Amino acid sequence: MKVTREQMQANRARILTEAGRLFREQGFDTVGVAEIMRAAGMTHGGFYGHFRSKDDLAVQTLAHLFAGDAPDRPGTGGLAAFVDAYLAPGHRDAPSDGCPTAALSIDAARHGSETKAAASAGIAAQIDRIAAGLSPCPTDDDRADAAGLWATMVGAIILARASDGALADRILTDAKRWIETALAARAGEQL
Amino acid sequence: MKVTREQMQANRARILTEAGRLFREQGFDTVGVAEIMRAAGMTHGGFYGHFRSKDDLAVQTLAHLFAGDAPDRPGTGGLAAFVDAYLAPGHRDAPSDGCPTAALSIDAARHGSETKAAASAGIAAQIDRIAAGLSPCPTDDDRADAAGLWATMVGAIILARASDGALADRILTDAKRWIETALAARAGEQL
DNA sequence: TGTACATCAGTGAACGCGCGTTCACTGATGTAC
DNA sequence: TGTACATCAGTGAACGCGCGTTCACTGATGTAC
Repeated sequence: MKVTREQMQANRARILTEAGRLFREQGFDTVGVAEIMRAAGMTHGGFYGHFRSKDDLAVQTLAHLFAGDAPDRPGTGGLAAFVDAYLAPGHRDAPSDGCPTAALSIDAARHGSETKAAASAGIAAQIDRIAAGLSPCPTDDDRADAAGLWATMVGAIILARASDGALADRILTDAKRWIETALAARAGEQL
Repeated sequence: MKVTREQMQANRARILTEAGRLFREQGFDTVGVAEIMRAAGMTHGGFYGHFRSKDDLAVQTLAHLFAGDAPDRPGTGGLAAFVDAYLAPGHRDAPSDGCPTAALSIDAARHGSETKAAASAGIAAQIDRIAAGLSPCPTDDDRADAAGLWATMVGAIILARASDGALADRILTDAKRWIETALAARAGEQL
């Protein structure tokens, strides 16, 4: 049964949202088209009216996630608040609502040139955003520091998610301390 | 046809080696049992004489990789040489021979409690090893710094692998600089 | 040391299953008059 | 504004395919004498 044009747009958006959730939780290859469509409240047959293939969905989902506002963005609270919120147990334990880079960058790198390009663009944009948080008018040195800081944050969440028990907590606090040390050294150099 | 007991052990070792290569390259779910056995020079039927299931192989492969000597170990050259070798384009471009944590930690965290436990043990051991590289008699602070350093290294390789063109190179050099800054600050504090 | 035979590692056909994708169909939408 | 009808978004059965796993078989191994 045909649906309204705006209903169709809403359906498409819901497929992208649910794919974003499920892909971040389980990766591209473990989640099936039927499962995504079920989560979006439809049957699998309608999928190909919205996307050319599952691969196409993967690419568009990455673009959608990197354009959205998952907890991978420096907010109004400044850089320190952003680092704190990112390296939090709540974020570690909820990959499906969390940072797409921490959940999907390995998958994206392996899957094909298009998913990799989407991830690459997301990483570049994120480094620029963090650099802007480090300095109102970022230099090349600021961008370099932003890349190092982002690598630490993403690495820490990934390691914490792969760790059991107390180690999973320790990695988050240790990474925060490490970042504070590096940022303090940076501030020291600038004086 | 039956084979020598030592031939059988060699076959089992070859399955683990090839699984280690293929899993690091493509992830657990993309690689099939038949593909692994073909790479090891056998047919798929013999697989279940060596492992209870593909999941069992995943767990044992992780244990094997973390017990091995992939380029994820501080060597005799000291910590600086280790960081340099790890954050090198050669390592970035060859995941199948590279650090198992950078290639498989997201997969291991999602796959089940046993693969996650194997990854967790590998991460804990690595942090201890790096702490030993930071100080001959590591304190809790040394271990905390080691965790931060390891997060930066793993995060940088993962981001570099998901990045295109010049960004893939920049992330490696930026992460090295960031690590040098943090380590210098650490040394400064200790005086 | 040589022979007879039980063992069992590896082979390859076969299994059920779920995957991504296709397609004839349905019925509400939205347009032409 | 009301009616007639072409359009087309979504349905669900069906497709080929490759997956993990099983199993009857083979023939070299290694043991008992």
